[in-house]
Amino acid sequence: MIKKHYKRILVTSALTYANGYTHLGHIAGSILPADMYVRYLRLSGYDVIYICGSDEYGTAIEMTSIQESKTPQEIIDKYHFANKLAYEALGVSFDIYSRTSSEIHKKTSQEFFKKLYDKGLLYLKSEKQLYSEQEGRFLADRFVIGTCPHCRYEEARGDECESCGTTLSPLELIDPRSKITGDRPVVKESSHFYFPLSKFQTKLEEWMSTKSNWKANVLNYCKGWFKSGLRDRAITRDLKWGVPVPLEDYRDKVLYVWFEAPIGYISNTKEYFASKGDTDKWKEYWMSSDTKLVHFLGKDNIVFHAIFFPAMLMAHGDFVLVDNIPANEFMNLEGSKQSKSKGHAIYVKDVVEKFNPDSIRYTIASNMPENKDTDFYWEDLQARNNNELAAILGNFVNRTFIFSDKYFDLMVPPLSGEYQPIDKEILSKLKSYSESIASYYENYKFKDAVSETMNLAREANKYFNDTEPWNVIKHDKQRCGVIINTCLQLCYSFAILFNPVLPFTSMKMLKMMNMSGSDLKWSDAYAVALKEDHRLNKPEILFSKIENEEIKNL
RNA sequence: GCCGGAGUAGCUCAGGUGGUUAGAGCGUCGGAAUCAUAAUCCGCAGGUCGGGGGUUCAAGUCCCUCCUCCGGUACCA
Repeated sequence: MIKKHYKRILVTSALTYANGYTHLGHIAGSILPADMYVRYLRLSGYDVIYICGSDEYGTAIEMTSIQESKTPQEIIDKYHFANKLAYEALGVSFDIYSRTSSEIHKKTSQEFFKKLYDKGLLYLKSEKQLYSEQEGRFLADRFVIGTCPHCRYEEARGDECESCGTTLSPLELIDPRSKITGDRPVVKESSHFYFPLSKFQTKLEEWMSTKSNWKANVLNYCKGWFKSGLRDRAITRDLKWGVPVPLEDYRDKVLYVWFEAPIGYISNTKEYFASKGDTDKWKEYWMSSDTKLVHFLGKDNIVFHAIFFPAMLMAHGDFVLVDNIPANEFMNLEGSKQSKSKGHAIYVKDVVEKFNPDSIRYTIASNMPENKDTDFYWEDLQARNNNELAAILGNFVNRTFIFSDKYFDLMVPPLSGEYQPIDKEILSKLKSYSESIASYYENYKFKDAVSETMNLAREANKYFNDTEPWNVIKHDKQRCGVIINTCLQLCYSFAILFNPVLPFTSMKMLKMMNMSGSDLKWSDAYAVALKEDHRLNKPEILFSKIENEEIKNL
């Protein structure tokens, strides 16, 4: 059980960077586990909100806009709305999916900065940087290329030489030039505000030492950073595209994306409650110690959520710190990593047009990269859909409904007479499975949760086989009624237990059962929820088979 | 280079603090059943756990070393 002292749960998925279409890697890493988690929590009656959005500022978007000859605003509009729609099509149940280009975010992140500034925590430091006079901008390290001073590789990046692996500074490069325009930059001084991360190391380590339930990879990763000593970090940039620094003398600078973006979780929470007409309610979620804050994300941004953002919040002082970071590894595609630039990725917007979104969700959840990188295979989608969703779950619901139609006129048959041991056994399994599945969800074990749920569907099929209603109907209709009643209760349970991973199918099943989907409760999964003589609707096929031709050439 | 993670049946993956014959699903093969989208249920076979070395009565699990892959490496996010 979730610890009692938490009154509400605040769940975030890593903001999606709005310079590309969201792909299955994002879903597997930070979106689907969070969505399943919040769907489970809602069913169990917890007070939970689920926050996400687009991350829309920073160097990379400015560069994309130059490359595509568009304005940054055009870039983020294109991807923000496309990704928002894609998530909806996949059934992701954000309470809000907003954007960091919003006014409310600008205000919130500026206030955050100002508070740290007023507390005297920030300091200015001047540094030499490369400046392109042609482009009128300072160049970010990785947007400078030049010759590596160690191995003479001519295309080395300003932050690292990909040829010899040496960590570089752009000023070390021989013959540096802008990656975008090829312009030869000049060295120029610029001052930036620094966040004193080093001062927070002890506090962070103490805080993290209480997090023994965190995943080992997250804790070890942070220990590595602590071991080498945290360094202060520049939190402003010389960019045009970003949240302006809220100080008169520094209007030409913007806040560093990784300072401002996580504040987006707060801004979006504000926006959510403001839209509901309750302007101050966000404070309950962000400023009460009885809020459980959970960040879902991929391994690539552990450091920002486990170290940098918590340090910012500590510095600010008013906010709750994260309770857990169930970071996932990556989901690759057919053996190699997904990459936008190489065109090797499955975009959500494309895949939801071709296949049942629940089949996609189920396939990803079943192979979620909880412990190590995993691979998505089209053949796996086909196999999961055909052999599990259609053959086990779909078939059980179908055979139950067809039978109810044929022999009981689509009415829930009465429970006349006593349950036999075999009935009691499946009903008690229903309870124990519901509990173990719940425990898996609460402990972020989504793969286990899903496979356990499917195992229960296998048990249901076994019950149907073992009780042989097709034989019993010939000589004992009352007994057969008890069996089919039980099977129908199981169908209702599946609508609840599968809801976190198969939300669309869950609703379809409830419609077939002529039951409301608005007040589903986890605990009803092991109650006798369907009344005798309750009228059912005509059955529909839940999952159609995916044929070989459909996954060829994908 | 440095820090962290991973390498387990044909395939995809599980395997706190070392301990009986290393697990699951899929696939394969065999059987039962025929209400059901030829859908179900039962069973057999199949790995010595990336390579090498070590500690131990006992190692997939701890230590050393090597190889391969992934993430981070503080101005990409």
